[in-house]
Amino acid sequence: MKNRLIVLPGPTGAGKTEFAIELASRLGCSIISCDSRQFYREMKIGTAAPDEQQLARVRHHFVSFLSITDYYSISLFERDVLALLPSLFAENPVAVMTGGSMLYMDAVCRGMDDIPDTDPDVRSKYAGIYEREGIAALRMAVKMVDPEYYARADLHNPRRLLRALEITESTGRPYSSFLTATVRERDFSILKAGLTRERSELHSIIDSRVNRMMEQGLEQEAASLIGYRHLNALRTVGYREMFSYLDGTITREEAVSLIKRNTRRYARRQMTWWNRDREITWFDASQKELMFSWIENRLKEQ
RNA sequence: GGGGAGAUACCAAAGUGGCCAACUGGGGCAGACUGUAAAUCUGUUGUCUGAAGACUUCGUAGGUUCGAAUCCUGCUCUCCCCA
Repeated sequence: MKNRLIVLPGPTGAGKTEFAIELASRLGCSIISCDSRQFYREMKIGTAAPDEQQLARVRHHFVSFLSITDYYSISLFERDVLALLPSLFAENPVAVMTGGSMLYMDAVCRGMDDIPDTDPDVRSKYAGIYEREGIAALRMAVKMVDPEYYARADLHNPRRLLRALEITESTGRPYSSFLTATVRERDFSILKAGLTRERSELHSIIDSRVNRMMEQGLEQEAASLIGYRHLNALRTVGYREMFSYLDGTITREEAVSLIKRNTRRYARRQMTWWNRDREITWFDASQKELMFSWIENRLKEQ
C-alpha cells in the first residue's frame, strides 16, 4: 500500500489549524505545516500559529523552526519535506499537510524546476537598477537577454523581472530555459481536501481573529521585531501595519482595520490560486464530519 | 428666530451647460503567479448584453435650453455661525 499525504488547503480563517489537529489525531499521524510565516519562531501572535496546547496534541513539523534572520525558500521547503516524509511514513502510512502557502504546497505536491542558486551580487545589482531607473529598465534588460520570457512575463511586476534577470545573469542561461513546468513523480500518493467557508463568514472570523491578536499582544510582538522590519519574513500582514502604527504614520484603529482588510485580500488570493486546482475536493467548514468520512473512505479505497 | 454652506454611484470626493455613465482614492469583485509568495502584479466596479449598443442615474418636484450633475424656482434633509 502506497503512503499517503493528505493535503488540506484553505483560506486563512477557515479553521485549518484546529481541523488538521482533529484529523491527525484521529489518524494518529503528524502534521506538516505549510505556512511560510508560521515557520518563524519570533512571529507567533501575528501569524496565528498553533499554540502550546495545540502543539501538544499532535506533533507538528515546520512550525517555529526558523529565525526571521534565516534564509529559506520554497525549494528548500520542498527538499526538507521530501526528506522528512520517509521517517513519518515509517511510523504511519498517512501524513497531513496543511497551511495557506499555496506555492509551497504545490512545490511539495508537484515539484519545482531545478534552478541554480543565484549570485547575491547580481541580485543587488538589478535591485539597484530598478530603484534608480524604474521598471522600464528591467523590461528592456529582460527583452535583451531572454526574449522568450519577455513575451510571456508580467511586465508590470518587478519581482518577476528581477528574478528572470538574476537567474539569466547568474547562470549564463535564459531564465525561460529552466522553466519546464514538469510535474515530479512522488513515491507517495496525494489526497487533496480543501476547507473553506462562505465569504461573509470568513470575513467575520478574520475580524475577530485580528481583534484577538491585538488582545494577545500583537503590538508588543511587532515592537520587539521592528528592528528587523527590512527582512522579508516581516513583510507580512499584521506586522507591516503595526510598524506603521509604531512609526506614528497611522492610528492604532487604522492599523487594525488595515490588517483586517489585507487579511481578507490574502484569503481571496488564496482562493484564486486553488480554484484552478481541480484535484481539490472542497468542503465547507460546517461539513466537518462529512469531510472526515470522505477522507477516511478514500484512505480505505486504496 | 436670523445668517451661511451643502446634498453626486457602496463610501469619500472631483465635476459647475455638450468631450459625463460621470476624474480620483478607498472598499468590493475577478484574475495572474516556478525560489524569502501573508510577497509581487493586473483587470473590473449603474442596469441589460458576447459585443456593437440600448436603457435608467448626480436629494426631490417642476422650469429654462437644441442639450443640464452643472442655470432658475418650490420642497425635504444635513451641517456651521449668530440668537
